[in-house]
Amino acid sequence: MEFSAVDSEKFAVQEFRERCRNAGLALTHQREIIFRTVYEMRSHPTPEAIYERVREQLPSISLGTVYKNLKTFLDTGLLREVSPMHGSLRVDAITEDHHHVVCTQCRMVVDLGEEELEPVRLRVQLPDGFVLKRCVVEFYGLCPRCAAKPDKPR
Amino acid sequence: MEFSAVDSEKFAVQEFRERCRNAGLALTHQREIIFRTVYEMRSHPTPEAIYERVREQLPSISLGTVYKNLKTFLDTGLLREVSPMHGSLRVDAITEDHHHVVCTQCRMVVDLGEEELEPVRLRVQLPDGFVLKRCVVEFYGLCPRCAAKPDKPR
DNA sequence: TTATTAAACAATAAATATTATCATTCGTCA
DNA sequence: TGACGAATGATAATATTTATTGTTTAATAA
Repeated sequence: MEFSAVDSEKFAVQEFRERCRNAGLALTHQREIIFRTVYEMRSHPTPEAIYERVREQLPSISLGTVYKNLKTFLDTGLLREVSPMHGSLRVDAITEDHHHVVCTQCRMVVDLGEEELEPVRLRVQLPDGFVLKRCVVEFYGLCPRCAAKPDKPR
Repeated sequence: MEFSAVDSEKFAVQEFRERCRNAGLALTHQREIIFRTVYEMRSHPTPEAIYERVREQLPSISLGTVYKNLKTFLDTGLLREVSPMHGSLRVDAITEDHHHVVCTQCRMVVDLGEEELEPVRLRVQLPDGFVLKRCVVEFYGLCPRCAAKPDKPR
C-alpha cells in the first residue's frame, strides 16, 4: 500500500505538531506554513527560496523569522541540513580523492584516505546523463572535544 | 622511501609553478605565498584564516586578492573545495538517512535512498572519541543540463 | 473563557561572507 | 627594455546570517 502525496503530507504535518509539542515549541501559524512549504518543495531549498514561497501565503512574514525557525527545526531534528559544512568556503590542498570526518559543532575536518574505506558501490544507476566527477563520504558527528562539553548539540 | 615535509613542499611548489604556466596564470609572489600557505596549513582553512596567515608574510595583501586567487585555484584544480555545497544553507525535510547527487555547476541536489547504495564500510577506526551521528555519500559532477552547455566547468 | 506569562513575531540593525569595480602595478613575451 | 594584458590593493556593493527590540500571540491554569 502507498500513501498519496496528500496523505503523506497530512502525516508529516501531524508528525510536525506532535514533535513541536515534544520539543516544547509553540505551534504557530508561521511555523506550520514554513514547515509545510519546505516539505512540499521537496527540493533542498535555501532560506531565501523558502521565504519567497512562504510569503505567498503569509505576506507579512519576515526573513528573520524564516531563518530562526529553520534553525529551530534543525536543532530539534524536524529538518536536516543538506550540507553541515556550508557556512564558509573551505579549501583543500590535497587534490587526491579522500573522505572527511566532520564535527558538526566546531566544524573541524579530519581527512580519511581513499584506502581507509571500502569502495563505495551503487546498487542503482546515477541519473541518466549525470557526469560523475568525484564521490566523497562524509562522517558527521561530534569530535572528542565537543562531545565532552554539553554545549548545544545539533 | 618517504619524502620529508620539505621535499614534499618543494615538490608541491614546483608543481604549482608548472600548473600556473599550463593554465596561463601569471606567477605572482602573492599567488605563490597563498598556495604555499594553504599547502602548509594542512587543515581545511577558510579564506579568512588563509588571509590572516598570508598577511604575516605579505602585510599589504588584500582579502579580495585571497578570494580571487582561491577561486582561480579551484577553477584550475590546484585546490579543491571541501564542500562544493557550501554557499548557502540548504534544508531537507527528509530526515531519514540518504545520500546526494550534486551538480557542482547549478547546485541541484538529487536524493539517493540509503538502500540504493551498498553500506559504507570503514577499514579503520574513526578518531578516538568521535561520536558518529550520520554518514552521507555525495556524488559530485554535472547534471545532464549543465553537462550539455560548455559553461564554466569547475 | 479570560488573565498571565513566556515564547514568537516583524522590523530593523549589525555582523559575516563574498563578489565587483577600478586605478595602479607587475609579469610576460616580443 | 617596453608594450600589453593580467593581477593587485583599495574600496564599494551584494549576499547571507545573526542579533536586538518593541509588539503580538499561543500555552497554561484559574
